[in-house]
Amino acid sequence: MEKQSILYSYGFDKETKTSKHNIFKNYLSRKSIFKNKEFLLSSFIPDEILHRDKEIMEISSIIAPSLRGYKPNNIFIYGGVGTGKTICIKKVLEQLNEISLQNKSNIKTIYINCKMKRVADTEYRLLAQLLNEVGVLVPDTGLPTDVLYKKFFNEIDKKKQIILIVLDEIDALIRKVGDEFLYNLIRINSELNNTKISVIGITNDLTFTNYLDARIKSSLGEEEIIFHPYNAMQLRDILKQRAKEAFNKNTIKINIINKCAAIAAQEHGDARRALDLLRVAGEIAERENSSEILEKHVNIAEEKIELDTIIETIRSLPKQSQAILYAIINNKSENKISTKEVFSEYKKICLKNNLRVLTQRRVSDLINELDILGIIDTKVISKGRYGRTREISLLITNDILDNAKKILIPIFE
DNA sequence: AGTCCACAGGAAGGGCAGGCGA
DNA sequence: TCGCCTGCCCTTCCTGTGGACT
Repeated sequence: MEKQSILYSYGFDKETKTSKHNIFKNYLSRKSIFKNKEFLLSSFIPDEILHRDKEIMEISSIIAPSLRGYKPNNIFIYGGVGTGKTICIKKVLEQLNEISLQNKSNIKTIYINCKMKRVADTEYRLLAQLLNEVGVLVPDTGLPTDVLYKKFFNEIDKKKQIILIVLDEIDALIRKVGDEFLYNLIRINSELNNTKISVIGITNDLTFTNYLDARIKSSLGEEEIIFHPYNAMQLRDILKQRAKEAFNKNTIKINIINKCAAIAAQEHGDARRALDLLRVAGEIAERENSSEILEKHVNIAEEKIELDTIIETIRSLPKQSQAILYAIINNKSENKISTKEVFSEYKKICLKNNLRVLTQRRVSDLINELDILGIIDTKVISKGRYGRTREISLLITNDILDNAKKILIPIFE
C-alpha cells in the first residue's frame, strides 16, 4: 500500500491541511467502533465463562480440599489451543484466592507460563520465577540449581500452607529440559514439614505424557481433565458475550459474529482465534472510517492475521536462520529441495555477506526449527542407494512469500 | 539377503558471557 | 581474583536408518 493510502485508511481526511488543523482532530471527532477493546483480548477473564461449567466444577472440586488444609491431588489438564484451559484455571484460582482470604486459609497459588521466553523456559528460570513468587529475588544466572531448590523449599516451609503451582504449557519445558524438575517438585512433599505442594500441569499436547517418567506420570496424573474444542454455536455465544461489552451500539451485526465463529470453528474450535478475528476486523473497519464492521473487514482480518504472524516470526528469526530461509526461498526449481542443496546455497549466502558458516549438523537443526515454526515443511525420505535426506518445501502463500522477500533481500543482497 | 549411500539425529563437550561466594 | 555455576550456541563424533542396488 502506498504511504498516502495508508494515511487515508487510518481515517485521515484528504482535505486536512496540516498547517491549519491538528491532524489528529479528525480522528478524535469520529465515533469509535470500540467501547472497550480489552474485552476482545484472549487474556481477559470475563465474570462468566461460557460453556465450561463442567470443567470449572471439576477443577474446583479437586482443589477444594485445600480450603480444609488437605493437599489436593495433582491435575493434568489437556486441550487444544483456545479451548479455555488457561482462562478457566485462572478463574478458579481467582475465586479460590478470594474465599481463602475470607476464611483466612493459608493457600498460595502460583501461575507460571513455561513457554514465556527468558522467564520460565529452563529449569533455572522456572525456579527463579517460583522464588520470585514467594518473595525471594535471585539473579538471572549464576547459582547452582540445587541451591535454588533449597532456597525455595526453605522459604515455603517457614509456615503451614498449601501451595498450588500451575504450570501452563508444561510440555514446552519438559521437551526442553526433561522431567526431573517435576519429580523434584512432587517428591519434596515428603520432606516438607509444614507446606504441601500440588501441581497443575496444562498442555495442548495430548501425547505429551509419553515424554514422562512412569513415576511422574502416575503422581502428576492423579486427576486428568480434557478440554474439548468449542463448536461454532459455543464460539458464537462467547463472541456475543464479549462483543456486547467491546463494541459500541449498532457497530456490529450478528452475521459478522457468526462468520467469525464459523471460521474459528473450522480451525479446531479456537476461541482465541475467533476473538482475534473480531478485534482485527473492528480495527480495519475503524481505519476505513466505516460506521460498522462488514463481512469484507472479516475477510481482510483473516488474511492479515495470518500474514502478520508469519512475517513477525520471520523478522524476529536469528540471522543464521534467516540466511537458511533465504537459501530455501532462493531455490529456483519448482521441486522440493534437500538439506544438501539448502546447505550449499546457504554457504554462498554466508560468504557473500561475511556471515560465519555453521556446520551442516547445526543447519539441519535450524531447518527443523523452521519446520516447527510452520514456515517450511520437511519430510525425511530415503532414496535407497542414494541415501536418506530431508525434502524441504515452503509452507507459505505467495503473498507471504513476497513480504518475506522484502525482509530478507535487504539483509542478504 | 546383504551392501551401501547420504544423510538424520543423539550425545558429549567446548567456548563464551554473566553471576555468586570465598 | 578465582573457581564454580548457569544458559546458550555451536562443533565433533558417532550410530541409526530406509530403500535402491547388487
